[in-house]
Amino acid sequence: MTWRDLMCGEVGPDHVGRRLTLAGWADTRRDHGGLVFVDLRDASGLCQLVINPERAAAAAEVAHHVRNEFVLRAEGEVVRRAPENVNPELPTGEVELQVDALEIVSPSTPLPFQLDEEGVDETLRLRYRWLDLRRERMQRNLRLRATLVSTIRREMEADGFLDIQTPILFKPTPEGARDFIVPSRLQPGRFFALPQSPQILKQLLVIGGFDRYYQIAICFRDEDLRADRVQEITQLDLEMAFPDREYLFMLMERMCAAVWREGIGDEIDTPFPRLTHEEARERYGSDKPDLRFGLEIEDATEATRGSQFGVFANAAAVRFIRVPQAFSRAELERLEAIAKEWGAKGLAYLVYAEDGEVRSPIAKFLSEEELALFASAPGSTVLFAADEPALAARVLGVLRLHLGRVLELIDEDAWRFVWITDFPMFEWDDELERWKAVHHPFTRPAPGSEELVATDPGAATALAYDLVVNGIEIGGGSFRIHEQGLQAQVFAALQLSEDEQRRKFGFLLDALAMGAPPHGGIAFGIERMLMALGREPNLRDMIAFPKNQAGVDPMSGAPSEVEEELLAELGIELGARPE
RNA sequence: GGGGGCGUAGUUCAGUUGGUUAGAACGCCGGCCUGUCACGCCGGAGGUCGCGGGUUCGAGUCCCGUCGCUCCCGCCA
Repeated sequence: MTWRDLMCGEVGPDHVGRRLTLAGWADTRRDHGGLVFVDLRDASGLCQLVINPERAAAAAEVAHHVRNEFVLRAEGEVVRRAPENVNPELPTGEVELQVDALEIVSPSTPLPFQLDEEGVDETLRLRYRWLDLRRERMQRNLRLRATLVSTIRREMEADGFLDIQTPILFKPTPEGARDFIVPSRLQPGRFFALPQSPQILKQLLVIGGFDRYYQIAICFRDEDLRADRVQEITQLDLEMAFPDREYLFMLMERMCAAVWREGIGDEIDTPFPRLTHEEARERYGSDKPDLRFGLEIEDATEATRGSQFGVFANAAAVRFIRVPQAFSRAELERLEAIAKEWGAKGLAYLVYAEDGEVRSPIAKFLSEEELALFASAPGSTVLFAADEPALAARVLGVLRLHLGRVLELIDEDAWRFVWITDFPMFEWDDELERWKAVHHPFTRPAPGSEELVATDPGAATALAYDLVVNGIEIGGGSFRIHEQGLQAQVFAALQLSEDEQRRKFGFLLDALAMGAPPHGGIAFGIERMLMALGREPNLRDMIAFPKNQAGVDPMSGAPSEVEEELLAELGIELGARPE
């Protein structure tokens, strides 16, 4: 700093008696007619200015005209406040600046919204983002983001990972999300795509001799948006040669521990527990389980095989959760509505009332043995899902999450990390009537699953893993295929003809045939990590200039139309808009 | 593509069973005020109740349509 001696938030008792110049925004003004107080705010915090007309008449005259968010420069002397005037709420509350000269550096029109108001319409906030960014919450979020990125870089570089940038203009990749397309002027009629991830490029970097790569990479996906999904995301992307899963997990756990410590000062427990994909589905009905509360799903398929209750006897799976609350009729109906939304045909239940009575339309069909299995404490309810295993798990998983929130079973201070491992290689796509890669087509089958790729794709397990914290998926990765033949088999299982394989992925297949070492890696969603870390429900609040749910930037108006001459140059003609 | 919620002053919201002049707080404008810190007090301006249509003697309120935002499902290898 040249002309400015200290930041507002740094002024303290040590500076009493010093003459200072401070600059910042008028956070609030309290005009007593004679005395005027102004809370001056800069990036570091607040400092109270006192303008006394007896000491500085000209400054007082200026002060009367100050309004919210004017930029001010104030010169004066740091004085200790009288004991009764100390503000314990303010870090600088023991002192204040006795102003001699005050200048309005830059005035402001009346604001479209108050900076200290919560719940302001998001469109308005985004339209005037420069104001929104001055709010304490956005300042905190973006500073947290910077801390996270620098911590990640430090951790990765400490282990010898090399930061290499990959192109933003690359080749459209089928098989994944919808691509953002960029027309090529020099090659009319041909298009680049913005990368959905540097996946293939990072594999090629390892094959190219950079045995430990990382990048803070921006990835683009042209899909519909959500509170936790935007089109333009930032990832920690990394890849290594001769990967070892234990080493990779340890490294990522260490990275997370550093990020949580540097970011918010929390110590997290490592190593993280692990669940296989199958366990996660069975016990929590989700592949990103929130482990901050119990309410685990239990299985009664065997025990009810010969049940007198036909629904149980005939179902492929009978699963249940024990909820620590005796629900009323109306509450059960609401829960049933949720279950039906997710495909259940109904919701069977056993209510164990406080008085010890069991209220249930199905109890009379159940045997002593069955009732003994489900028996729960007074003041609880057992909820059942009897259906195909996947559907039963999904329904109870949704109910579990819902009830965890509604009954406030979630420990809001907890950080529950968990690795999810052993994902399946493929899942059947009903619409396309073919197998789809659960992770991506370059994922390595687990030892013993290689044969299944061709013979029984649905049974093949992948060397893939996700990292989940508090029910938020923050990272995912896999070991990759480094053999040309195996890669071609996986492509074939995804019904890519040899011709398509060559056209779309020929360069990768060629690379795999020229001394490709085993390799693997992982990618972390930076904004997802920040959501978890900052306990923010909306990913857009972790981004400086996000687009809204319609994919529009209310500030600049992007995306916008372009000049026809430009389109002509690109050989593009606008036809009828698609419905 | 589908479903839910919301849309009233610059902002955040209230607005009864359909009823005569649509309110509050903050902000803004004017005035008073020398120890406040969300300063206080007095006064004032500010509204196409998203838009269009309908029902009605009468619509912010009811109905239909439409637009916008938001949350969710689909989708997101």
